[in-house]
Amino acid sequence: MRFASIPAINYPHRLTRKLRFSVNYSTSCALSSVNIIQDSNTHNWKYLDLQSRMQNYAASGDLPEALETLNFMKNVAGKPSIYDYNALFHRYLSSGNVSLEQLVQVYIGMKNFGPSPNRTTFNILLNGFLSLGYLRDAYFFAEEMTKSGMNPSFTSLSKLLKSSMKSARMLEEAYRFCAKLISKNLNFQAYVFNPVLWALCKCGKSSLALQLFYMMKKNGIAHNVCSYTALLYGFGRECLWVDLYSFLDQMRSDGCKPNVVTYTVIIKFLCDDGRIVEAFEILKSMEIEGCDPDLVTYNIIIRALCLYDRACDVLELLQLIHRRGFSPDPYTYAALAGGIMKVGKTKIAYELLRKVFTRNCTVDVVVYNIYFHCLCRNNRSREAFSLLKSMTKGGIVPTTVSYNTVLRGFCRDNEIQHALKLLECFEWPESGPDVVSFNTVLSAACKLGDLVLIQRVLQYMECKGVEPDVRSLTCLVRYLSTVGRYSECWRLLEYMICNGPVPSSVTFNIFLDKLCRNGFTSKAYQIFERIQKAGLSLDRKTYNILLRSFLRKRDINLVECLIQDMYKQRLDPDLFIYGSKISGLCQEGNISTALFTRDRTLGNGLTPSMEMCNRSLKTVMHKNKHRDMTCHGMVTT
DNA sequence: ATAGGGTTAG
Repeated sequence: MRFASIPAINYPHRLTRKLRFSVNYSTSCALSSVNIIQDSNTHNWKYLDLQSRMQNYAASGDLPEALETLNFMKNVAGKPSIYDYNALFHRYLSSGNVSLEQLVQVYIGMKNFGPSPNRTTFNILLNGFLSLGYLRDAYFFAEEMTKSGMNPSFTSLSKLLKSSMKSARMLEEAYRFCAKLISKNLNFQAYVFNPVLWALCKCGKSSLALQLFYMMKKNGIAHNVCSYTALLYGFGRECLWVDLYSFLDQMRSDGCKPNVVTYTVIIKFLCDDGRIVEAFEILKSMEIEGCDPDLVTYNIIIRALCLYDRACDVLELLQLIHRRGFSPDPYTYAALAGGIMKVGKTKIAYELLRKVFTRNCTVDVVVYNIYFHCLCRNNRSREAFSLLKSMTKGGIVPTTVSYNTVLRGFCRDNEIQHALKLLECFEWPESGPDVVSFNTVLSAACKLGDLVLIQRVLQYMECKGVEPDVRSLTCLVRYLSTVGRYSECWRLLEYMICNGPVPSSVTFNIFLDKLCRNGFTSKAYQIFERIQKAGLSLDRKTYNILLRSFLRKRDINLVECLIQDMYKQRLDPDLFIYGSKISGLCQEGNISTALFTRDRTLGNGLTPSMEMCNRSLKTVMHKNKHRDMTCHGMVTT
């Protein structure tokens, strides 16, 4: 139950009035002010008895009985004390049967009539709600605690913040709470808030992290390498290279020396963004500074080299790693095999992994997963499946990813019925089947256009309580547009725009592509304009889909218009578009514009598709023999 | 006393 759903919390007076009848707080308060401890044995014995009875009631989840027992204690001077209340909360919260509303009533009663909650009270409440997974309520008590001039203990705070990292909404709550604590100038050090900085940076909120970073700095919290590294991670992840480099400068001028983790983070994101040269520059500069790269650093570079198909460099790097005294670990194998798989060299990946397995190298579940992927790509899904079933004997437990990979293998082999049967009958790990499992089979069913199968997957998904996401609905968009049910498809898209999950550029592209390919070019353009107006995500591919279509229709005005628009959005047309445009211009005999376009292609850093240019030029040359010279110049320069 | 690497679906 959520706090917000309890209207009473907004009306504490109404609550307390009710409370006065059930537990006589005012009397208990008056008694506690009489500071005489009646030390008679009977009283003491009675009190101890009440105490244990009260705690038993609380532990069994019977709060009303526990409160009534607590109420009897008021016959003993100074009782019930704050310790009794704390014990009550502690027992009750772990009873497994907690009524939030009743508990809050007790809390409000304490605030109004005593005994006042102390540090322990708050920590018990905080930890109790955290264990129950009621984060919002934990924050409520954390706020209450700071309002009462107390700070959560370091452990409670860390636990609270750590639990908040799982969802975006709670992360922002954590941010707000940290900001509040920081502004109060409490004596927390950087390491308390660094996890929040990291969590913000890991989910693409580096600007928010930066605000927190400066807030900390302004309030005298000294940053350490870890704080700076978090921000560099955030900037790298979001490809904010200008910010990243200037922040690195700032870090150095603040007297904080980047370490191997800092540099590794930068190298990773440079590699991910295709900036291999810069990544190697960072590698060089760290070696100059005497900050030695470790296996993590090298593994990242190995993967990047595989992704860019630079096998020779990989070999050299592997030798270097060996010379520096490192031995490959499961991450190395995964980087190698995963990278090789991504560039489509499944045979090489297969040979490599076979060696890894036959030589008894240390592997883990991810290496297995890549091996499964590899086997499936080589039409050996059944072999993958039997290995999946036997791998546990080797002490490695398959994950949902393992199952999903094999599932995908069966779908690839067009054994959809088999895949569906496995989806329903697998002994899934705790986390499965997940949305990926369903999307795997759903995608195959949609590509086949098999409505019965689609419905069966969706039904089973609902039965398992797995919510469809953008990808699931994108599959349905593919199905609807493949079978030509465009208006229904558009209705689905409109539904998604209004209610979520918001369609991605991939979703739109599938729809627009189908429209264009079936001749509904102007309809596609209309929809494109509406998407654009709504500020939803479109990408390079969207433009290229429309451009191809308009090029076919020879609508040069719209082509020019779209290309201009792309430049404004800092998107590059793909080579096909350039080639087609040049070829179209050539065919019209407009060679000077063709040349201009060709030069701009070069200026954009795109390797011009000379093949395509040449092909169109050949055609043109036959048509316009008198322009031979100009055309020849274009082919060779 | 906080931090960095590899795998699946549109």
